[in-house]
Amino acid sequence: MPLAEPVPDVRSLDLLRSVAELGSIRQAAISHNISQPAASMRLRTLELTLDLQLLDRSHGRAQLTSAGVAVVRWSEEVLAPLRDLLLGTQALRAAGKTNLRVAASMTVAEYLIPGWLQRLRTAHPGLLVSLQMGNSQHCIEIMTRGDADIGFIEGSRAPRGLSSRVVRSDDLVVIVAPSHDWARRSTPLTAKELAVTPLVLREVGSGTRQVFETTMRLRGLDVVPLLELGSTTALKSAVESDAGPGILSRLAVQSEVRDGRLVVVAPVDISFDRSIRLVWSKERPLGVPAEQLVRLIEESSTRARQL
Amino acid sequence: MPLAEPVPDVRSLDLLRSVAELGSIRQAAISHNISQPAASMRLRTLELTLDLQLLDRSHGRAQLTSAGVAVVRWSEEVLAPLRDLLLGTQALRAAGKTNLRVAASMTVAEYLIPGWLQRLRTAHPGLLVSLQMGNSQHCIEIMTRGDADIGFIEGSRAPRGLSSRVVRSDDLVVIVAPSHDWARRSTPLTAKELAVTPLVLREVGSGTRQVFETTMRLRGLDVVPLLELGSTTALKSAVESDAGPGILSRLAVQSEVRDGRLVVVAPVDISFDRSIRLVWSKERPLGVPAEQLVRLIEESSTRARQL
DNA sequence: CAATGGCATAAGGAAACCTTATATCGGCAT
DNA sequence: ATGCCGATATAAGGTTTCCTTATGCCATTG
Repeated sequence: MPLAEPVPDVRSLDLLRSVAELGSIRQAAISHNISQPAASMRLRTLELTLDLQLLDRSHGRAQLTSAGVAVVRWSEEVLAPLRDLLLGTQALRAAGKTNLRVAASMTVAEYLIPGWLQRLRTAHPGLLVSLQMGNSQHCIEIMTRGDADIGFIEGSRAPRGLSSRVVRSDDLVVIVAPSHDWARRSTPLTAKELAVTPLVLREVGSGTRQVFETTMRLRGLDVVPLLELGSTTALKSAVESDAGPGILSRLAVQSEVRDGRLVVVAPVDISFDRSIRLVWSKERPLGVPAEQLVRLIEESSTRARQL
Repeated sequence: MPLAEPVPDVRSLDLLRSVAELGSIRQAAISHNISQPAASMRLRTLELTLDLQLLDRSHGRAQLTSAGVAVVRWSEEVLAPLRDLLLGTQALRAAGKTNLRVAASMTVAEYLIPGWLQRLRTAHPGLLVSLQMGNSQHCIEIMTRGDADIGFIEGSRAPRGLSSRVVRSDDLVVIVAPSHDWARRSTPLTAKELAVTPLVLREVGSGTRQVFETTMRLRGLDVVPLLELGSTTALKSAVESDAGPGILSRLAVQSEVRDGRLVVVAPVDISFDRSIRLVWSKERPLGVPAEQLVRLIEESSTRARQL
């Protein structure tokens, strides 16, 4: 469903954030390279759009109201992923003249690359990264051709002809709405039960569906679809509104699980591994930029395991 | 720091998302209540802005390229918090004629209210919520006056004259950059060590600073500021660039911790409680809408404890 | 080969936005 | 109290952006 109108301009939200940071409209205008009246007008438009008083101008300098503070905090949750998007698209654009060429599978590119890029940027500002995406097979071909310095793919098995190492664990999980029976069940979920319950699944042909079906079939178990959806988001929405239990990558649901919109139900006797594997050439050693990225990834995954 | 220009329009990102969902520009245009050429032009502008080919128009219907898919996924991370912001501001605006009046402290309003509102909307679409914000003391006054049906404040002690119950745990945590020594320390952190280390702190007068100092002083320990910052974000940035260890609410750092930008170091012999407490009138029982919100909160917090 | 659904282009007009110049207002020091 | 200074609002003018309707082209489909 499209956003509810009217939608505030993100640059105005960013400007408001700068006002909060710098303490005056004037300074905020300067930092955004626009004139002071332009900034003043943008903020006024923002207040009109949201129908809220965000700034108190009655004491010389502009002062944020409590509504203003709240909007700034909420805006930061919007602006951070927007920065990630900008970094990601920049990497997609940068075909040549980069110090580090990365090939990544879709899932990795979606959920992990933006965070890595952002931290890489703060840790090593000079580094220019280019990104190529595709499915895991495609990434392996890119690596074999030598068209990328480093790659990230999903899969429990190492590809032949390339060095590889698991850098991050991931797996498919069963998710339900908090109101679903399974969210409060006392007996553990079994693979057999999963086989006889109609499930909300990704479409046939997707990597997620394939891993799930293959693993189940290996155990001689069937899969009964309740709904087949073409996108991760659509699937999450369906499960949130309690259509039934769904299957998705743990990476894809981590934020919803964190704030309680979705609940993970762990089956006791089956698991669906989709670990993330770092891939590099057997002939050439990793370059310095690649090493820096790897170190960064390992720092965070080490901690993630301990939490 | 302001966003890197050029910034794509969020409504265009939302439109692209609809194209992915509905399979054609035309349908997406209809769902956004604009003409098909307007949609076509917006998407073209988006492609120009990002300098990426997002759609393949060479086969009749528009088909997303791999870059297009990636942009859609990244956009969803932007659009979800933007929806939260819209819901939040809507609640701030809705002064009268609502079924549920909520009073919340700043921290609760920032980090918890948007998620609750979104889930409330899907679970009970008819419910109109209004929100009043302030510090915990202010919220208690609002509740005492009967100007709100239900309130959320921070603090380990129950306010007098009102019924209350802890619905969510929160506490202050010590955070460091992943590259900081403490992220890999083998010996546990002690309160005494915390007292002699210069720390990145919120400014004097903030709730965070107050809880931290009071708890430390009760143990006869001092606090040495290395940097004093006026916003949560500024503090996080400083700690991320390894200025030193910082002190913040766990709620405020959860997303950064999750993706490894920050690391929590748990002191072994001290804790800084800031639990979230539900508050209601002793005279009037909770109404039906308030009960629905409470049930929703307890569903998610139950699960959060188990994870 | 005709029909259909989908997308792009064109033209015209409305709305949004930015810049420079100027007025107003609050705070602060003398 | 008064005058100065920094900050913000208002005004005017011009450019750019964006939308809608009308129309043409193209691919797929039966």
